[in-house]
Amino acid sequence: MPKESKKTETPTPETEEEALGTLEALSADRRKKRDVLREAGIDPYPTRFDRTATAGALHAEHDGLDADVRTGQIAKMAGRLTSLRGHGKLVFVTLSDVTGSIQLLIQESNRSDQAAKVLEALDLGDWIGAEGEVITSRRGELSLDVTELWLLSKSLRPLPDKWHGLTDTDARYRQREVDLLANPESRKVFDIRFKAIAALRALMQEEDFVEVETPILQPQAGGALARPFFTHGNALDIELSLRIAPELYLKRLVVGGYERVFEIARNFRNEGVDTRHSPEFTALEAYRAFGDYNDGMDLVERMVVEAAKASTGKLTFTIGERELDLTPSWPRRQLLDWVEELVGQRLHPNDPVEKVRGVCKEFDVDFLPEWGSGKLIFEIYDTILLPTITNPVFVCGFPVEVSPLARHTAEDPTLADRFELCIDAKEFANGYSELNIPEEQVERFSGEAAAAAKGDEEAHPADLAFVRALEFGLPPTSGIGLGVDRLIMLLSEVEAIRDVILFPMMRPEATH
RNA sequence: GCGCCUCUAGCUCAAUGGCAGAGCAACGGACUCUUAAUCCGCAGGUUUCGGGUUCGAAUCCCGAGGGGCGCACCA
Repeated sequence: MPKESKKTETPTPETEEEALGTLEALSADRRKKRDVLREAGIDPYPTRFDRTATAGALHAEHDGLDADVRTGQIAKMAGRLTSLRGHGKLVFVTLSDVTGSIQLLIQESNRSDQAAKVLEALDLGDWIGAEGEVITSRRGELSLDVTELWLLSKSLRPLPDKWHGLTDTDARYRQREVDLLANPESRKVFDIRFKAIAALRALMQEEDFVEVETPILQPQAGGALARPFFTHGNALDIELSLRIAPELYLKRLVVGGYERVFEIARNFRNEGVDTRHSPEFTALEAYRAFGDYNDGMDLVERMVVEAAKASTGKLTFTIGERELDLTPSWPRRQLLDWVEELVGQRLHPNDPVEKVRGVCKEFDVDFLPEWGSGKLIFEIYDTILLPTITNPVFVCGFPVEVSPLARHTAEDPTLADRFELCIDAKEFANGYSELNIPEEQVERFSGEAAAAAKGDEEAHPADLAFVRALEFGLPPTSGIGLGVDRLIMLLSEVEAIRDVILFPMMRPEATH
């Protein structure tokens, strides 16, 4: 037989013995243990298990007991076997469930015959069920004195190192399930994530916002300035974009009479991947009739503070070397005032473009020739002002030129009633008094079309269905968008957006 | 897209041009209070892949692939 073709065959018993310790052998060994149970008439994949207690509940009830105490309470528990320490006739096992972990104490003198057989077949990582009396060990650890033991499902693959866990970032992202079961810190990040999102929902409901769902597949992606993903709809034979923001549809719902709506929206932007950007990310957008952008700031501040308290119980965070304090209330500063402090002269969207370009050159801010003064000022904000920000601050009053969907201020038609919430040198939220004057919206879209004609790939496309909706009347409305992933990064004190996304976008795997 | 770094046993890491190693996990054994248990024994490798230089390559060179970081774009 040619040597090359041997690889693809399933391993024969001989090769298993030869290669004891390889992945195939480790897996074969676990399979064999499972099959031994089957032969003994024990089902290694029972269809259900009725547990009577969780680790968390038992700890809550019994922590603080003296050592060597028997409670008389019988509990049935289920979870993953995460540690096993044998002492001959006595075996200690750590069983981990969703609430925490508890020690199983398995004594030869107390366990059933079936429990003995199951114990013999166990490996790290197996799902198990156990029944026994709740006791404390001689060292005082709360334990189950096991009489019955069940295998609930076998892990046919070995777990990562119990002490170091899984550190390879590639493997952690691609096999998040392994990351979660092996690395408690990783699990903690996602616990924070989903608690924070639940808290945001609760707050929005308390404020009488209705949670809605708007299209992800859209004939034309709008509501933000970004490059979309495209796909094809077979039924209608049309090109579709994945949404870059839910904004336009949410405002149409306000036109329709939903005075307070929000959506926790997965958005898709066909752009770069780095520590703070993911092509697929989550934003919470909310729209409230009869409010303006000041109401938006109030709301955002409450959202972030509530999410922080609910998920972590604190308001101060350490990311790398940076200390951040979210204690309200946060300063609200005018963009133009702040820029003036930084560059030493007053800039305004009405200024001749040459003047603003001069400042850009002086401060090494890159720009494109087609940009107007408003966009240039925004760029100065983005590249030299934003990086100086640590604690939360609302930056207010952005140029209309970079805010095609926002109302201009009462005093100045070149500035928008718009804010951005900045924390730790990143934009966390954006909000404004919504532009609700149809003719003006049409004008803004024309301006964007002109930019697109000059080659701006991220110009906002004119959305005539949206304009038609505005013609039915959008009440004065306050809109906000909060970057949920970035909020979670802050709350869980991690530096990479991929650490807060369960399954971040990766190149397909070559092998499994 | 460009630059830099990285890839060794299932996992975590050594070996800097000279016999591919350790810890954990596994396997065999001892042990009724451990908790990164301990002790004895045993096994586990196409050093990501493909070329090249060399008496000799995990190591140096070229190319490919995966991943990370920085820049650019963006929130």
